[in-house]
Amino acid sequence: MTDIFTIGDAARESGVKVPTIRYYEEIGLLPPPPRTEGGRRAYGAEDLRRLAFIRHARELGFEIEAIRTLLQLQDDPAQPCAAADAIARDHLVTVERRIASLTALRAELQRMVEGCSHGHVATCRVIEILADHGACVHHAGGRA
Amino acid sequence: MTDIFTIGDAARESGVKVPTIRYYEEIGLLPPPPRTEGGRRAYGAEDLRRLAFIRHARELGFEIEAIRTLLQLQDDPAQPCAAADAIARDHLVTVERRIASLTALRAELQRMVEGCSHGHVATCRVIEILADHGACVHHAGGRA
DNA sequence: CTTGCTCCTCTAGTCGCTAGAGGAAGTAGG
DNA sequence: CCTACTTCCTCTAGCGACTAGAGGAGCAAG
Repeated sequence: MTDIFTIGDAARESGVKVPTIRYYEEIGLLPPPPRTEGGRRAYGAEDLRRLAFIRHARELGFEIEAIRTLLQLQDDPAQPCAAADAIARDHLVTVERRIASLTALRAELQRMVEGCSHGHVATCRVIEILADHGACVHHAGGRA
Repeated sequence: MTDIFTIGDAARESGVKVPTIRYYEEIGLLPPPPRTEGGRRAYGAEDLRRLAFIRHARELGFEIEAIRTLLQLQDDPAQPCAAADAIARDHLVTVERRIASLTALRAELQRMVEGCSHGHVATCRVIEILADHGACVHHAGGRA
């Protein structure tokens, strides 16, 4: 129950790399754990849970600052969850926009590679479309 | 025909910001233009075309190194366009992976916000799913 | 006791910009 | 011609979220 874990164990368990764990500690996302006599970090089960939470949230594309807020919410379960809900909703909107933008982009790239004459650059559709924004369907921009 | 443009003109024409143009020069994506007596950059029409090419390619999500290669290809229209085709194809694959990953993520986020009880954090679906990767449908990872 | 792994701290680099300081040059109006 | 304003110049530092490497210490197995 009160097992302790080295930073390497924690990395293996959580899937977060060792330097990244230290980085999370540095920016205050993960509390500094106690140290062994030799000065090594000694994590407990709670730290592993927190790391897993962070990792999962990062996988889902949440920014560090959003995760910081979510972790604070998690630490106080009596709070109303409106804030967490808002963060998730916000992120959902971002993700939807990103999908729309990438889908338009995919169409453009498909047009490019399908139109490629496999000849010389002078007649290459890829280069041509890149050179001439007018020939492009994309237009509906947004970060990819 | 042989109009000259200040860096500000170039920025307005191309939609690339002034410091970004200087940055592109610094990293060798845009050739250093001649200068006026007063030491200001004096661009020509060809530079504007190059900038538009870069901007469009960036909008489409190509990395700087890919654009560097594409520009070299464009500079020599006699070359076979296989390389340009390969870059576009590669990028298409990346984009498709990203779309797939984001689509899975969207489903996950929708599940989160729909399941939110709008009560307290203790019963919040958002927090719960983030804390427990097992409760997650996502799994098929990849960078968002 | 030595080999080899993991751990420690620290600094610097990645990518593609963006922001700001501090100063010179160009332009429009009086 | 003088002033005010804008644009330009160079330079350095910062962003987010890590990643890489140097140089050294601890620790477990053979």
